[in-house]
Amino acid sequence: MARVRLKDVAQAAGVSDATVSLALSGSPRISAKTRKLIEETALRLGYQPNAAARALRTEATNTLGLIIGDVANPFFAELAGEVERLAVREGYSVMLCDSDEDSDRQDAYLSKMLAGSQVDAVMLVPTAAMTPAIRAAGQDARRLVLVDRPIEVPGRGATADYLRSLPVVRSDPKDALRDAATLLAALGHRRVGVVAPPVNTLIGRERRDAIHAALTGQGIAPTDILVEAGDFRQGSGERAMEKLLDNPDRPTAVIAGDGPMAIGVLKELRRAGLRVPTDISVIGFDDAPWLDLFDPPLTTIAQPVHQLAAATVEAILALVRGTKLPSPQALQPACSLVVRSSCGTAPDQ
Amino acid sequence: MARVRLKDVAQAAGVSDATVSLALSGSPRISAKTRKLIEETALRLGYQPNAAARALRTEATNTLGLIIGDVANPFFAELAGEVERLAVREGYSVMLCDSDEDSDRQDAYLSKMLAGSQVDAVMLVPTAAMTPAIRAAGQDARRLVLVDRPIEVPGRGATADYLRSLPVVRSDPKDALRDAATLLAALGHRRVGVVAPPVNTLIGRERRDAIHAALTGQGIAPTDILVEAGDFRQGSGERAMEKLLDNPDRPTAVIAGDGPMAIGVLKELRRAGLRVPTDISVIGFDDAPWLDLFDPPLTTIAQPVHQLAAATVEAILALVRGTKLPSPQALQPACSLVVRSSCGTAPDQ
DNA sequence: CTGAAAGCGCTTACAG
DNA sequence: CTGAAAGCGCTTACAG
Repeated sequence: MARVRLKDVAQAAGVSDATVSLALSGSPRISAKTRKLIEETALRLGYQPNAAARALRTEATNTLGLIIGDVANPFFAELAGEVERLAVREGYSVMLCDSDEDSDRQDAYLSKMLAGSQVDAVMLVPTAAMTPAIRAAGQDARRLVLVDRPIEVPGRGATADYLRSLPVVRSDPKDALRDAATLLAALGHRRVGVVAPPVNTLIGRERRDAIHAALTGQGIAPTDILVEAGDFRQGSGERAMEKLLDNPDRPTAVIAGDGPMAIGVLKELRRAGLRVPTDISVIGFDDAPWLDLFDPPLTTIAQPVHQLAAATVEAILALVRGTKLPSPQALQPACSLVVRSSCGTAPDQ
Repeated sequence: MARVRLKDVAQAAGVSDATVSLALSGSPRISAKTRKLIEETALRLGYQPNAAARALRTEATNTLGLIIGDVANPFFAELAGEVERLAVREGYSVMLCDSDEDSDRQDAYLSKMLAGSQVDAVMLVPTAAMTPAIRAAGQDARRLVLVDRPIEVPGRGATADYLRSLPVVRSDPKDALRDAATLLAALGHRRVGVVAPPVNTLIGRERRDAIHAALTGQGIAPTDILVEAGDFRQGSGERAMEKLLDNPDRPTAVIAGDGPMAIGVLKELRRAGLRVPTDISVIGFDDAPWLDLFDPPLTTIAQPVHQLAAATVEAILALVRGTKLPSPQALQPACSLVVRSSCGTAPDQ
């Protein structure tokens, strides 16, 4: 059976195409009687508007793009699920892309979706700093919201200004970090390892600075904060932890920069035969329903996934509809420290 | 800056629209020289074809739909990631939807995507049995591949026949289940609990039958196999385990039907104060990088996610391109038992 | 309150 | 080897 088009509905209802279009879009110009007839006919024939035709005509696709770094990371998976759910509630579909933390793949997606008019706007978790496709999006004043990681926009001019004006949605770990540092200090830890996001990214530097501030705020010396950079993936967490352990005066506690790296840290510790928290304390990043089944249950800095998703969708719809952006606070919901059992008293050196 | 259209490229290159279209699609009718000129011009202007216009004209969107039950389930998240990666390699985008295990939501997505020509075909993890939108897809001979869960197609006629002819991609747990039953029997377990998928679904019954067969094959009496149905979610795993524990003669081992339900089982056990595997042995379903960090590391039936994703993409592209479907074996790759430490000797009753 | 007509940006027979 | 023209299925001024 062929697809039923608007024309078929019009014919069956004995009215013109325009009337059907107007009626189905709820225009007040159509009489209640005609509208009812048309709605029933459309339902009976199983009419579903052709998305391509509508998009071509209206220049709006009613679909949003979402580019994340790694779907296998439960944080992104959960975020994507929430974003999708909220977007659908507003009448939008979402096209999900996984950049696999690769700038080139990210750029390919970005230009295909944006310049090719596949979507109305995109929500992007940038892999790193500025890239050609992000710059191009700025040049064409495309709709973009940055999620989870801010980027550094170098230079001046309209493009840079535009890019800098784009909303950035991400969690604020400051309070949670303060709580984490307080916990660690109270437990007697004086030397802390940090498995940080890439140091050549803004987020990497920010995160590192925030951790530094929290730790030094608790009287820990800057020289006693050992930072190893990872790349957001599990393997890098293992390697970073390995390096931290190589240190002659190794840390008695570690803070991981994201979920997969925390897993990597834990795996490396197990491989090295160290017990958590007896030999070393660990604080992870991102929460998950299974973290309390870990041995030991993992203390972690939980991101407010739901609020992040809500702010992201709100921000992108504001861009698309030209309405007001969420407040700066809404764009940056706070993380919280979930205390379980992976932190213990610092072992005597 | 306005979007650059095909017309702009044509004008800049001094040729007609048709020539540009032909050249960029690699038609041999265009001379090498003209093609080169056009390609350079397109690149210089940053031309990206408008997806909607192309879709309207060609009736092909080059995007595929993927409807899963729950992105927060790491198995689906990983599967979605792999599917997307493979699809992109073949020139397709994927639109991801989360039915949240709700038939109505699933149906809304299905008809919007399929009837509305948003995608060329959809990969569907059905929430349950037949639904109106699936039937409609069968009536219109829409392209569909079923993933992870088969459905029962009742009745006769062209629609039913068509639906029954659609490819179904899912893993075969038989061998892994046999290994699991052997392991349990060798450990002295004679009474086994099963937290199964919904019993009113085909997959639920199949899974239960397969477990029965494996267990009885090891000499366990059918009356010693206690089945409690869940709904694929963590909460149902907790409730099912609770019921299993209520049994006066409770099982000494449990097999969970999917990842979230396995988490639920473990949580309920912990709440009940039972130690794994001393008091009770547990076998989960689906693998994840963090399962060996559990207390105790979880023995599980691992699905071949990569092969599943590959078969799914291959099958859907075969449908779209009209080429040959993967072989039945490829559509049903085998699961394997990953032995860790959650199974131990059966406690004396 | 409703209809006829134009046009969104492509692709593809059809001419030449 | 290249161009002029039609048309995919909608929406939206413009008439009436």
